[in-house]
Amino acid sequence: MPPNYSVSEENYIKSIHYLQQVNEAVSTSALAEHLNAKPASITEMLKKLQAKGLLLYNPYKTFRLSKEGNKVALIIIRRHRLWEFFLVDKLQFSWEEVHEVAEELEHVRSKKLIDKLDAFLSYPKFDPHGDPIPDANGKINIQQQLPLSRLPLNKQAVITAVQDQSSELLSFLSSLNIVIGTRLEIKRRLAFDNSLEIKCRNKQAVNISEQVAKAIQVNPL
Amino acid sequence: MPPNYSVSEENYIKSIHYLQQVNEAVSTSALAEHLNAKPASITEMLKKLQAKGLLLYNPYKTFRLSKEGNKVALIIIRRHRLWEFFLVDKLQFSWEEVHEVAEELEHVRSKKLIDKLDAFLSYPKFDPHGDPIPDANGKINIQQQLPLSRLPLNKQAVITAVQDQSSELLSFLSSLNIVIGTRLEIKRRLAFDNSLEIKCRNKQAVNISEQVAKAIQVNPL
DNA sequence: TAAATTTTTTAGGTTTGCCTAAAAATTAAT
DNA sequence: ATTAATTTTTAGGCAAACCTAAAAAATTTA
Ligand SMILES: [Mn+2]
Ligand SMILES: [Mn+2]
Ligand SMILES: [Mn+2]
Ligand SMILES: [Mn+2]
Repeated sequence: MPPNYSVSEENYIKSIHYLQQVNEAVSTSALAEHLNAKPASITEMLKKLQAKGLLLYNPYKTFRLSKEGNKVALIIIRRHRLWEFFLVDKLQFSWEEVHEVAEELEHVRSKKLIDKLDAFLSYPKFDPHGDPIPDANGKINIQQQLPLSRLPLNKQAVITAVQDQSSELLSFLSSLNIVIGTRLEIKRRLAFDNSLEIKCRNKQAVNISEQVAKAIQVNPL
Repeated sequence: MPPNYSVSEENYIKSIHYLQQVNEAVSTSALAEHLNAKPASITEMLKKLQAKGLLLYNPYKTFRLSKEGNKVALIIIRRHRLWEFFLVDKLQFSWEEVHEVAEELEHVRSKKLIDKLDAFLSYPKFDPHGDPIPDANGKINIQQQLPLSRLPLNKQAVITAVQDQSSELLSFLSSLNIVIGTRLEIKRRLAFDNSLEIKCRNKQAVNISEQVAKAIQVNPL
């Protein structure tokens, strides 16, 4: 029987996993920022996670999840994203509302529950933000994906994910009818601010900033 | 915005509510037993709940939920029973398995989540054990109900609930094909141990003990 | 390379929720 | 009505997670 971790431990593991993706080396202060806690609290938890074999930790230097820690992270991410899918697909929550509720639901620790939920939802591959859902073994099905900011001019692509999950950005994109699955291409790139003019099939071209373009992941066709 | 209560506080409130149903006056030791905690811990929490206006408490005597405390209890019970219904009806959990998982899910505090779940499930009136589900205002639709042990001889009745939710009892009843909705009558009552001989439509009569009969709630026709 | 700055850890508190053991109040038995 | 037994509360601790302030280490700047 795999050990169970506290809600706090799970949130730390998930945040460390997230920061590792973005930027290999994780620092105490970055994690403190991300978890809205003070660095002193982080250090304490790092020692606890290391003692439990979830973390490889060099005091005063950096740290990263161990193999076991990574496995745990993927289980939590699986729970989070399956619940998000459920909330949108079955309960008619909107895109922007689900994150907060899923943040709580993800801590209900029952493998049977999650595997049955997965089956009930017909084994979805992506959550409502386009992020991939790990399978029951923690495996993620990767697909070619890059930020819209790096898509070549006039190349067709499909939106697969929106990285930043702030309500503001999601609402903005919704208002432009830009959702997961939308097909688009870049018509022009303004050199001086790297903003993009993008065009969806039959729709008018719209302008988006470099920051927004970086947060949108696409799959070139 | 209604205040939020901790998981521990919610479990105390729910247990006090439960013990009040069974036996008006609640004692520290009974609650300690029910919550698997020591009496000293109970006293501490009683003071906290009283300070928050959820409990009417006379030290060294008894206590009961205040009006507000009762309202909170019904919200938690609503969450618990809706999740149980969801687990059985949508995720194909069996009767006996749901309680433990619902015990965790009931603490996800989002009114919107529960009200949308209720709608998704088409506003069920009873949970899988036959217990009534309070509506969004905490109202319970009552129906005439009494323990099978008090049903008169040869009077037809429908099973509406099973009080005790231990896995053992539920499995036992399942094996006898006794479920919520089963119609039955009592053919004989053995005076020396109060065991009952019960008969379901077209089926062979079976014997059940007084304890089991007390745990089964029925609605006389 | 030495000093200044920033980052991280350690030391010492707080709150919540639990515990054991002792004291106080209530209830039951002579 | 005392005394005995039981129940409840109080007192004093402990672990988990958080905090602030001070010390230590690492990094940057001069
Ligand atoms: Mn969370
Ligand atoms: Mn998501
Ligand atoms: Mn519970
Ligand atoms: Mn139930």
